[in-house]
Amino acid sequence: MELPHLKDDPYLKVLRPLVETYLAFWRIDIRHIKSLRLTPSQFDVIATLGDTEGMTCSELSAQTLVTKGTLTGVLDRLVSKGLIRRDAMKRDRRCTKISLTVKGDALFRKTFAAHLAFLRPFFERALSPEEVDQTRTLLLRLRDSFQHKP
Amino acid sequence: MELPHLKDDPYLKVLRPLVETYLAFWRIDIRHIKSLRLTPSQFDVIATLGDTEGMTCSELSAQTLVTKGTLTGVLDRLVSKGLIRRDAMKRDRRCTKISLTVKGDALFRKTFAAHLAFLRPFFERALSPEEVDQTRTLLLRLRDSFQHKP
DNA sequence: AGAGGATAGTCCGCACTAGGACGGAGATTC
DNA sequence: GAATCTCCGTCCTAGTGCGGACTATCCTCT
Repeated sequence: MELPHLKDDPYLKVLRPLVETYLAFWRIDIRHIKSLRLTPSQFDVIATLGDTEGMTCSELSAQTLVTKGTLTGVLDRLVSKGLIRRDAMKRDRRCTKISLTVKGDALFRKTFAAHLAFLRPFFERALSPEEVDQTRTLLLRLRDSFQHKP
Repeated sequence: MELPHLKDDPYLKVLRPLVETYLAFWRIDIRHIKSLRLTPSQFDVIATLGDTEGMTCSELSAQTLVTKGTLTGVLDRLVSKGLIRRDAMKRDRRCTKISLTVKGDALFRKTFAAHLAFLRPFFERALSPEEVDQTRTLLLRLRDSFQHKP
């Protein structure tokens, strides 16, 4: 996004690579997700619900990249695909428990491992194990810098 | 997005940091862009048009992250803000030349340098110059891996 | 108990996203 | 010169995405 003519700046020259790398990853990732006839948000929800007893909308939106406003619609579509269910909670009638249906769980089991196996080679062939550690460390430093106030 | 329980995998453990770092950057970036009363796509277009003689929709969508289908609407809104103009091209009547208006150029000049100056400290305080180079190299390797077929 | 405040999920308006369909317009081929 | 191919920008649909407004519910404090 944006960012021209600054390749020369000693610091900002990580900016483009960061954006481009993420985007390149994203394009690969989304291609695989689409082959499951899901959207990224839908996949995100299914993957988050997998191997859990279910959770509320708020918990779900905290653990995924889907905000609660958007979540309503995403869940509607997943319900109509028969992949998740909404159940009222006894204790707190404000909350709804979202969980995978049998069909949703089957999809999760079948595709999640496959998705990771699909992604793995891209990392494996680019970096050695030591470089993975290096990259991880450097990226986390950058992340923390962005997460704490200027 | 997605990606649970794989922190242990020696390769995939860069995945989360990559996603999180990009997202952390993105949240900072978007906050600053919003203060200009622009959306990310609109900023992308303005920044790309800045310091050029203008370009066609196709060129614009190739150089930004906005696809041509989306571009129509984005340009409509920028026209109604008085920041860009659409002119017919003599040579090829299929094309439209998109360029900044005087007002758009003024916005570009005023905000672009400020935007970079705003982002710079986040990088500067996270990484030393040598680390910047390292990070850049590692990210580019990863990017290339994602850009070439599995 | 009753008032206030916080929280849960839904709904809304506006903007964006990809991809595909469309009609108009150059370019190529015969 | 007509058929065809390809490109250009627009429009369409379905699905996000955000933030704010709204209702119902719970919780807390007096």
